[in-house]
This record gives sequence, C-alpha cells and structure tokens, in this order.
Amino acid sequence: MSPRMGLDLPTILQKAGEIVDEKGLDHLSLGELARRLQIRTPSLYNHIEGLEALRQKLAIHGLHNLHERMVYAAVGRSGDEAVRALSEAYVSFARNHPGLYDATFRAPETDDPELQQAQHKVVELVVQVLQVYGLKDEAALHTVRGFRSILHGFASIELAGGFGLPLDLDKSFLLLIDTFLAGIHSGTSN
Amino acid sequence: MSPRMGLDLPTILQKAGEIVDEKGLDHLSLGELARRLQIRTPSLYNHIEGLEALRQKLAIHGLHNLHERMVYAAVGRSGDEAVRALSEAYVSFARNHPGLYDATFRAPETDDPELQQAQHKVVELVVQVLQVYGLKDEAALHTVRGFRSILHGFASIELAGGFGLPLDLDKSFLLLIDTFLAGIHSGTSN
DNA sequence: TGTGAAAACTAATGTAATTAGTTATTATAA
DNA sequence: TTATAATAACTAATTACATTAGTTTTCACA
Repeated sequence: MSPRMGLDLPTILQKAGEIVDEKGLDHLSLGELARRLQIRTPSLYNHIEGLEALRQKLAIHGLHNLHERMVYAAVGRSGDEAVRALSEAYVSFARNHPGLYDATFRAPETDDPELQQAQHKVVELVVQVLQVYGLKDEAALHTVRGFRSILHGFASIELAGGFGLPLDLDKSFLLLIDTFLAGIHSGTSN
Repeated sequence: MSPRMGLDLPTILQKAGEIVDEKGLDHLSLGELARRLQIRTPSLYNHIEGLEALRQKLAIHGLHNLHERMVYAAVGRSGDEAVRALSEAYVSFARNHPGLYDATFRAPETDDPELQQAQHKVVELVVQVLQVYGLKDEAALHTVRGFRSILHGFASIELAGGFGLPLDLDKSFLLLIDTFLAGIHSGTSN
C-alpha cells in the first residue's frame, strides 16, 4: 500500500478558498478549481466527491479558521472586553475572507458530524465568554443566540454591500456591540 | 398594437416565488419554472432576460411584500411597541417565505434603481419608527444599521437551521429585541 | 375579416458536473 | 534493481441548464 502521491486536501481547500474569496461562493466551479491546480476537472473526483462535498469541506475549513482567530482574540480577556475582541475578530474574518465566511454560513444542510462539530466549537466559545455575566440557564442560551444574530447580521449585510451610506462601519459595529452589552447590563436578560 | 396575450410578469413571479420557497433560491431554474407554467424554457425569454434578471425581479417582488407587511404591522403604533411589531413582521415574513426572503437579500449586485428603491423603502420605514427615540443624526443611522443587523441576523440564522437547540425561538427573538431596546434607552447610543 | 406584433415553439450551442473506463506513476516488496 | 499494486490523473461520453437563432402560431384590433 503506497501508490503515487498527488494533490492533498489542504492544497485543494487553499485554492478553493482563494477562488471563493475572489469571485464569491456562487462562482466556485470544479472547472476553475482544476485549472488553477493544473489538473483536469474529473481528476478532482479522486480527492472529493463533487461540488457539494467541496463546499462542505470549505465550510469546515472556514469554521476552523474563524474559531482560531476568535480564540486568539479572546484569550487573556474577559467580560465586555472579551466580547468586543471576539466581535472584532468575527467581522475581521468576514472582511478578509468574504467567500470563506459565506461558505461557513451557507453550508448545505447536512448531518456531517465534522461540520456540526466545527460549528459547535464557535458557539461554545461564545458561550464561555458570556458566562461571566452570570445569566441564568435559559437566559444564557437566548443571549448567545442574540449575540450570534448580531455578529452574523452585521457581517453579512456589510459583505453584501447592504449598508449604502458613507458612514463609518466600525463605528456602527462598535456602537451595536456596546448597545447590546448595555442591554445585558440593564438586566433585561434575566 | 395588440398581439396575443400570454403570460404576465406577476404570474411568473408568483410561480418563481413558490419554487424558491419550496426548494430554495439555489434550486430555482428556468427549466423548472417553465415546466410549472406549462411552457418551454426559451419562451420565458419573451418575458424576462434570463435567470439573473428573474432573481432580481424576485428580490424586488419580495421587498415589496416585506415592506407591505412591515407597514401594516407598524401602523397605529409607536416607540417600543412599534419596534416590536416591525420585528415580528420581519421574521414572520422570513419564516413564511424563506426563499423569497433569501432572494431579497442575495440580490445580485446591481444598480437597478427599482431594486434600490425597494430596499430603500424598507430602510426608510425603520428610520421613521426609530425617530421617536430622538437619536442625534449619526447616532440614528448607526442605530438603524444595528437594528437591521439584528433582524437579518436572527432571521437568516433561523432559516439556515443554525439555532440547533430545542429552545423557544420566539422567546430568543423577543429577548434580543428587548435587550437592544434597553441598550438604546440606556443612552449608550448618544 | 385580415394582419402584424408578440407569444410560444423547435433546433442548436456552450458550459459545467458527473460517470466510466484507461493510462501513468511511484512507493514499496521481492 | 526490478516488479507490482494502489491510485492519481487522463480522455471520452452523458446529462442538465442557460441561452440564442430562427420559425410558427395566435389573437386583439383596424
């Protein structure tokens, strides 16, 4: 057992990530990917099961990256400071890797445990950071949902170019996070 | 001037909306649409310029619907009550018309004035409802951005099935809106 | 009742995903 | 050093769409 060594998955995902960040998730095609890898399209099937599987793996790849950056941002901080750091890392990732971010969100419905695991790790990180606010059981879960909504909502509208006005985006985002934090501190969430 | 009367655009958008709500925006194809309209695919080109144009028109169609429901929900209310009504109408629309909602958001980049107009009307409505909080100039615009982020973030994560836990979604959403409102009232936004 | 504008059609082209079956390469076993 | 088995990569063929060109059909009105 030890046949010829060809492409490996990391290389493929790397290139696919480049395509997707350049041209958008919807313009990822096996043809373009193969061209950039200097092979013929059908050869890709030796490594991945098809376009849908590629998107799936790309989503997992993106989630790993996102998680890594969020952990790095949050480490050594707590409370509001940690929340702000986490938030900034999140939108930062979306800005630097718009296609990959999109892939993490628009992953096809599936019960792929690896994908679920990757999603879960990001959620878990948020749960941990919010723990310091001492929210009771259910309230904590609702609050995590709210926080995720804010992060994804802002990031995706920004990426879609949905904020038309020439008004500072970072300011909008910081204010949003602070407004949310103020709401939490006001005790509404208990 | 008065040749034979065939399909009209409303009928086409109606059927396209059905497809998209059933199978998702990515599964909208001219073939499927033509089949349901009982015509051959190329005949569609007598009414629309192609798949991309169809998506565009679908986005406008969806935005009109969304706006209508939001207006209806907000009328006769003001302040927090109006904000809650608006919010509920928004997620309600997304739940009842997932594909159409997706179309409104993932409209192809374009400078189609009709699309921009339709988007603008929704934003304007939110601006008006938030006016009662007397936020100063810039602060008001940042707050609208925040509110939109919350609405879209929650709606799209819910549609994507991203909230895994068996925890009441309406409760999460109401709490999120109330937390945001509490943040606004706390004066963070000034 | 005739007609012309536009709806709908058939046929053809181009692109992309996917499958089947073949060839080429190379890490190890002999 | 050489043989071979595992598998990467290839060519050829199929299928599904979107789109274009060119033809036929229909029907509201003059």
